[in-house]
Formats: sequence, C-alpha cells, structure tokens
Amino acid sequence: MTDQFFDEGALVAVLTTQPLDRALDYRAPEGGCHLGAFVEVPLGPRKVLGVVWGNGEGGYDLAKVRSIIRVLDAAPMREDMRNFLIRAADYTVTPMPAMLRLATRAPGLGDAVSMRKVYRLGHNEPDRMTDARTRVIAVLEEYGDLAFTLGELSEMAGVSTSVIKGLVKQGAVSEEDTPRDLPYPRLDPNLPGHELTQAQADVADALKAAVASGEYGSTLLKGVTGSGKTEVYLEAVAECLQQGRQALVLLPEIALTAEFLTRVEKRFGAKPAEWHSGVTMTERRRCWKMVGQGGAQLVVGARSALFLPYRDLGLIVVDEEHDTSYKQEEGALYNARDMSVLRAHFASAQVVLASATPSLESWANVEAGKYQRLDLEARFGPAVMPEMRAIDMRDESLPSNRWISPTLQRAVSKRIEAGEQALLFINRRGYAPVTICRACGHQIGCDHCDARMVEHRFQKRLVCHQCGETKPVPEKCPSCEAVDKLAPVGPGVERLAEEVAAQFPDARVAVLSSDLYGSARALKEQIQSIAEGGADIIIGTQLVAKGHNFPLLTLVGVIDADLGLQGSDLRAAERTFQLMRQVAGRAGRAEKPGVALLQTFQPDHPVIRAILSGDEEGFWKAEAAERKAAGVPPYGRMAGVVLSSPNVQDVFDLGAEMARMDAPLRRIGAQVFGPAPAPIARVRGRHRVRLLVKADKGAPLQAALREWVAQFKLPTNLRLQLDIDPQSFY
DNA sequence: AGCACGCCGACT
DNA sequence: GTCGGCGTGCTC
Repeated sequence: MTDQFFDEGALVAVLTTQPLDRALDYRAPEGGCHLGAFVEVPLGPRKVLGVVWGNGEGGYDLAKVRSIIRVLDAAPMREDMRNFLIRAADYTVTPMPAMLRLATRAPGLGDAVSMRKVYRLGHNEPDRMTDARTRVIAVLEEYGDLAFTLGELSEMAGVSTSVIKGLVKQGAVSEEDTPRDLPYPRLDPNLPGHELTQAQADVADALKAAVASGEYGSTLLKGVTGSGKTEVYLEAVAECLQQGRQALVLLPEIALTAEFLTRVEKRFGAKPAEWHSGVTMTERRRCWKMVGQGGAQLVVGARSALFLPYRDLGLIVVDEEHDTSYKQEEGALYNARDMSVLRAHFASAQVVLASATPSLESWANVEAGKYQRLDLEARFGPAVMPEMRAIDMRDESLPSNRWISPTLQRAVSKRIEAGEQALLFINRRGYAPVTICRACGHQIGCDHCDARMVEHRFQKRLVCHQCGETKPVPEKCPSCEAVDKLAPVGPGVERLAEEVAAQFPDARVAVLSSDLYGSARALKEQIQSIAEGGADIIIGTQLVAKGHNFPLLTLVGVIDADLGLQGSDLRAAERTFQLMRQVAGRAGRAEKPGVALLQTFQPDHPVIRAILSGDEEGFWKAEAAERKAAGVPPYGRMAGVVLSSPNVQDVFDLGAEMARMDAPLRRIGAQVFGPAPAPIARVRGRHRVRLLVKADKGAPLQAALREWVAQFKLPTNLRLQLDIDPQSFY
C-alpha cells in the first residue's frame, strides 16, 4: 500500500492547522510530495503548517493557487492516522484543524534536520603522543565503534576540548555529523519476564494471543490493586514488540511514569520513550520523530501520546482506564480512553483497558459483548484484601473543627505502636474549603470566577481551584468590614495535618498533595521515602489513590466517605465507589493484612454498603439499572454546550434562543435542558451558561448538534463549546 | 488564527 | 478634516 505521490505542480489539497473550515488547494513543490506529507504553505502573508490531504479540489482561480513552500523533515502522515483524525473530529464535533493541531504538537517540526558533531577513532597516528592524547585514544579504543559528543569525550578522558580538536586536525580522531535525534535504545522482549502465577500466566497468554492476531480487539483487564496487572500487560507489550510493532501505554498521572519506566527497564533492559507535559522540548521532538521513523518501540505517556505518528501501532494499554483525567477538559474535548479504541480500530491494534475499578462504560461494553473481559483475582503473595468497616459518625462524639473520630484515632495509634503505617485520606486540597465571616456569613469567593476560594495556609494565601487566582487572606470581611471574624470552615489536607500533629505529637507525618510539590521528581522522592518507612502517618488526597505501593501500610482511614455521594453528578456514586476501593486497596499490599475504616454519616447508603460488602458486581448491576432507567450514559447519550462571553446578557439570550430553536434535536428524539448558569458561572471574567442535550443511545447526536448549532450566529466574543459525553456535571 | 478593510464616533 | 475603535471577511 504505497501512498500516492504528487509530481511538482500537481494540484493538491492541504489541511492546515489554521482554523479554516476546509482544506485549501496548493501546487506540489519542486521534487513533488507524498500524500500525507507535512508541509509549509503560504497563507496570506504568513507561512503555516499543514498536511497534504488529497487531490486538489479545484474550483478556485488557478492563477491564484500558490505553491507549497517545502516538505518538512518528517515521515508523511499515514492513512490510518488521517482516518483516525477524521473520525475523532467527527465524533467529538471538533474542527479538523484543531484535531490536526493535536497531531502536530512536535516542537521544531518545521526545523531543518538538526545535526550535531560526534567523535570516534580516526585512521591516522598523531604526530606525537602526550598524556592527554593517550587518554583520549584509550577511551575511544575502549568503546570501539561508539561515537561521543565533544563534551562527553573530554569529560571521559579528563582532557580539555582543545586536545580533541588537535587530534581531529591530524586525523587521529574523526569528526562527523549525525542527526541530533537518535533512536531509543532497543527494548529486548526476549528477556525473562516477571515470574507469574498460573492464573496470571493464563491471562497474559490470552492477551498475547490477541496481540499476535494482528487485528483490532478490546479487552477489559480487571485486577485488584497488587494483582500483578502491570506484569501481565507488559507480557502483551513483549508480544507486540516481538511482532515488530509499536506499543503505547497511557498513564493517567505523570507522577506514575517514573516508577513505570523503571519497571519497563527491568523487563526489557532499557527505558522506553516518554511523552507528557513534563518532558523537555528536545526529548519531545526526539520522541515525535522516532515514533514516526520506528526508532521508538514503546511509548509511555499521557493522553496526548495517542496523537503521535506511530509507524505501526500494535497495542494500546490504557492503565487505570476509569480515571477521569483521561478526559481532556480544555480545547479539543476528547476522552483518551474512547479515542484509544478508535485509533486501535484504524491501526488494527489491540486495546487493553486496565483497572481495578472499571468505568461503568467499559463494564457495559463487556456486557454488550464489545470487549473481552479478563480478570485477575488472586493477589500477589500472602496479602489479602483489607477488611473494610464503617465508622458511624452519628455515634462518635467529635468536637467541631475536628475530623478524626475517637475510633479512628485509637486504630491509628495501635498501628503506629506496631511499627506500621496509617494513611488518612481526604479528597480536598488546601487548608479549608471555605472561608466564612462569622459576623455576616459572607463567604470569600474568587474575583474572577464564582468559585469559593480555598485557604492554603502553607502558601499563606487563598487560592481559586478553578482559575488559579490567589490573594492573601484579608484581615477584615470584604462584605461587612468586621475585623478578625473570618474563619476557615471544613477540612482540607493541610488542616487535617494540623489535627494529626496535635493528636499524634510523636508520629512522623507526611502529606501527599499534588500542589505541595513543585515537580514530579520531588513528589516521586517523597513517595519513595514513605514507602521505605520514612513516615508513620500519611495524609493524602486523590493522589494516593493512584497505584503507589506502600508495603508497611496496614490502615487506611477515609475521613469523609460521604463526599461525592450527594450532588447531581450522575457519576458520583461510581466515583465514590472507585475511590474507596482504591484507597482501601492501599492497605496491606505486602505481608501484613490491612484494615480500611470509612467515616460516614450514611452507613446504610447503597454505595457505602457495596464497598463494605465487597459486592462489586452487585454495585455495577444496581448502578447500571438506575442509569438505564434514567436513559443516561452509558445507556443514553449526552452532550454539553457551554456558552461563554464577558457579556452576561449575550450568553443568556443565546442560550434561551438555542433552547427554543431545538427542531434539529427534536427530530432525533433528543431533549435540551437549560440554559442554566454553568456550575462555575464565571471563569476568568467570562460568564458561562450551560445547556445539556440528552438523546437515545442509537440517535445520530453529532449530526443533529451540528445542524442545531449552525442555526445561530454568534456575537463576537461569545464562544460556544460542545462537549460530547461530558464527564463532569458541575 | 492573523491581518486588512471599512464604517462610525471624538479629537488636535 | 483624520485618528482609531473593532465588526466582517479572507486566506488557496
């Protein structure tokens, strides 16, 4: 299947990353170009990035058609990638240029091939030998055919760079140009893998067989924490590499990559390519290029790694597939989990969705026969699932502004005395979620958003978790001007830490909250030191629910298990369930059995009961029945529309008009709800109004939405954002 | 997205 | 008169 070639001067359509609604015609440049080529084209007075998308459409004054300036130094975009982008744009109702931008996020894509000088042993003898020269030659001889940069070589030989330059002049050392972006070290899939139990080996074999088929397929790999999920899917990666195809492992959290890279290195003898917001520009460019040339066999990354130009992608693993951070919430709105399945379709690749607590979507896809399901039940070694119990907060006497019940406190003390670790989980960052005036009841809000500001005592400031705005804690109430009446209300991690310090004065306490660490590295070091026993009590947010291994941990206390149960979010019950199970899974991963204690005011709530009884299938079935009855995802389809503008009147007017003119939606049996002020009604000075569209599962929702939205002319400055399958409903 | 063009109010 | 506000339209 060779890609079409266009001779010089041929009329071609080029899709650019500029927000135009269609491809424009250009002439193929000198030397011609391939279909899919990354090119630079003139657009008005500017030069922009584009991709050769097909034959020219014609119909434009031929005299005005301009020529492609040049073909960029990158492998042409492959047909499966082009088709994937088209379908992804269609599904998410995203304009093609925005979709193309996701696929061209390579720093320096437009640059000329970047070269650097490397040095190796030359053919001549130097005119005379000196100590320094001898050392240089010795280093080069020792490493045989390997070449080094000037800096590397001078350091290894312990000589100044001028010594090497002198040897180059005489031909004793040769200097050559090589491309700056080098392939990643080869991964060896034939190295012995982790020893697997029979059950694990069976699951691994099933995955390997799927990969070996060379066809599309999806598998839900369900395994409780510590069941060896990672080891098992790494065997599928091994099979994929053996087939000579590329593999991608998506992780929801950058903080998890470092640990994962080490595991890959242990299994395959080298580190894979890495792609997320934390890697340097140089590394990203190398990764993008090498993925396209086949110089990277395995990529580990965040959701955007899905848009890299793989040459031959054979396997996508979505680890912790239920994690909400797979949903991109800004710009192009897509869910990397769903898009993985789409991409795999076009690439004839396998998808493995791994989780201890799968999303209801994936569970339903298994029920519908779309995904294969493989379970890893047995835990590694002697550890068993922790015992889970509720602490009924109605029976506990707890003074105000205290959050650790006497029962929980006793349990923690016991663990510390035994030399074990306890984890206290609270899903709120900062010191206190609300700052209230005791004189007038005013709650301090953000000046730019409608969100309440969260006190961060650590930073000595109030922070808006919506827009990031910060300000100092005011001395007097901004509303009634009363002095010294502002009081923090409710618990956050920082405040809980304060209480822990007061109640357990001799314990070593570690706080794990994403905003306390400047870098992923600092966070990783902290996690490492905790795992080695550097703390008695760990206080953590959401962050601790994600896959870290703490062998000494035997008690998990959930401060407020009711958080997230209430509210209108349709996924609230599901999230609470997943979170509780995961946090509980932290306890007793190694030899010692663990206990999880959930503080709750609603011990009889079905979610709390399902968690405590461990009846997972029961929870899923009950939740599925409720969603089916309500006609909501995954048994119905939803889309969100957010209108935003600096002008309040504009958003409400258009919102009301859109709700009224809903004929295109009614034709497919869909309903519109709203307009309502979006749950955060103001963000960065823009007023937001939201409408929700609900349709039947089989309804052609996207087409109807396009038709519906096309009826309206947006005032300048008013933005309309469509969100297919919205995740959050706040 | 940029950038030019063009049509209205305030000004040296 | 003309400077400059930004709404409208075009880019092969």
